[in-house]
Amino acid sequence: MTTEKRRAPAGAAVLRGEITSAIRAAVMQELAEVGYGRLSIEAVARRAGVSKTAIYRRWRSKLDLVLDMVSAAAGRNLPLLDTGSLLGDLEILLHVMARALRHRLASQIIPDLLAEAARNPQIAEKLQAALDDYQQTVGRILIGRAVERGELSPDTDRRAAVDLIVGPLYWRMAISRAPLDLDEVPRLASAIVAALRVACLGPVRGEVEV
Amino acid sequence: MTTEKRRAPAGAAVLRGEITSAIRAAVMQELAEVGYGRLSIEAVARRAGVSKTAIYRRWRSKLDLVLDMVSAAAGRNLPLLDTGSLLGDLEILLHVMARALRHRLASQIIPDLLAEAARNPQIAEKLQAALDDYQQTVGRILIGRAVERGELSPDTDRRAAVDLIVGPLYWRMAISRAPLDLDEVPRLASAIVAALRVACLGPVRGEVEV
DNA sequence: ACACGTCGGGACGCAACCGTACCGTCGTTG
DNA sequence: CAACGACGGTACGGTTGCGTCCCGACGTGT
Repeated sequence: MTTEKRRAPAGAAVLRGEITSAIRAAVMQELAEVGYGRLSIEAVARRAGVSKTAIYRRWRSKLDLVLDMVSAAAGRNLPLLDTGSLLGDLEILLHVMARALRHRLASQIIPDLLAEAARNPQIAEKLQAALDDYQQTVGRILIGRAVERGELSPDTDRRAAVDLIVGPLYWRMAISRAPLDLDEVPRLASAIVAALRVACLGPVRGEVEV
Repeated sequence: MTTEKRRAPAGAAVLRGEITSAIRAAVMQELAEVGYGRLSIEAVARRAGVSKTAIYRRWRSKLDLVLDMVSAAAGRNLPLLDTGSLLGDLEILLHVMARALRHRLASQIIPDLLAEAARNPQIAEKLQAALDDYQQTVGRILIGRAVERGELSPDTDRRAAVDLIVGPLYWRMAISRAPLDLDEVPRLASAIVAALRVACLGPVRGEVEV
């Protein structure tokens, strides 16, 4: 089944890793600067100091290229170590998110790709996979632990919980783009804990005892 | 100072409103379909059934065109009527937001423009103005009222409060794009109220009584 | 009734980018 | 050490979009 006649590429006939890296870096830069919509192979090649052919040899198209980058980036998952309390876990998670979103590249590329996902099924699929994975991790690990500890009700809606956890910080850093002092994270974390406690109680009016 | 010699345009020599509307609608459609980055005047003209000249007569450039649309859309502000309680006000606000983000056009265009704002100063300015206005309205009116009623501490951080209010719903509907039943809004509202109550207390560890 | 002046539309030159074909180069393999 | 074969780069035709110019059409004001 495998091709026997051809011998494996060797010597000069093997992809040079340095060039591949240069392309990857250039794609990130270009993606941040002009967005996916206006991303052009020529510009990437220019910026990387590389010929277009070098790019087309590695990826079939612009879409392939970006999808590959997304997969690579989505691969590195958060460890989400256990601190013993929901509040502690949350603080760590938010810190990691905040540090990630502080980088210009990340805070420009992520919203752009998310917006693009709304109209490009392939990107949406890859991105949703990464997102779902992330959300499930957060939901299962973080919320799951809290439920085991008795900090949250077992019938907490995981999806709603994720919204409460991720939403405010994402809005602040990626949409509103207002500066966020890392000192504010603990306060945000405790606010979210309060919200999570209430979220599982259902739409109650008036005050409820805890 | 004003030009006296020329008489005002009249008759056939006046912009036809129907065509202007057609262009506006086409821009929205196109913006949702391909995004700002790939928005082309030619495509807009094609979709509107209009010549390019008709567009250039009205707006100087693509940027002008979109900026004008943003201004127009940002003009219509939320009434934010007073229900007598923070929870009630919140429910209304979230309902309005949810209904707005349910529209395909809105949920595609808004994230796209927000992402574009990260790299286009002109769009950023216009959008930030609208956003700041919105956030200030929410902050002042909604939070301000709650403070007056004694529902929240006077030294509540308005900006952090807005993050907590807007973030979760925006994340859910515009980013995660998971379906949201309007029935879930009250629960979300009460969760946010709980978060707001805690947010002004500072980074407290351990449990606090409610 | 006529002249005015902007209307909308088609055509044009220019620039950018796509994807491919072809070129000489170079390290390994037999 | 010679030949292999993919390497990276340049050049090319085709496509798309920008912004402008010129055209006949047309409704109002004199």
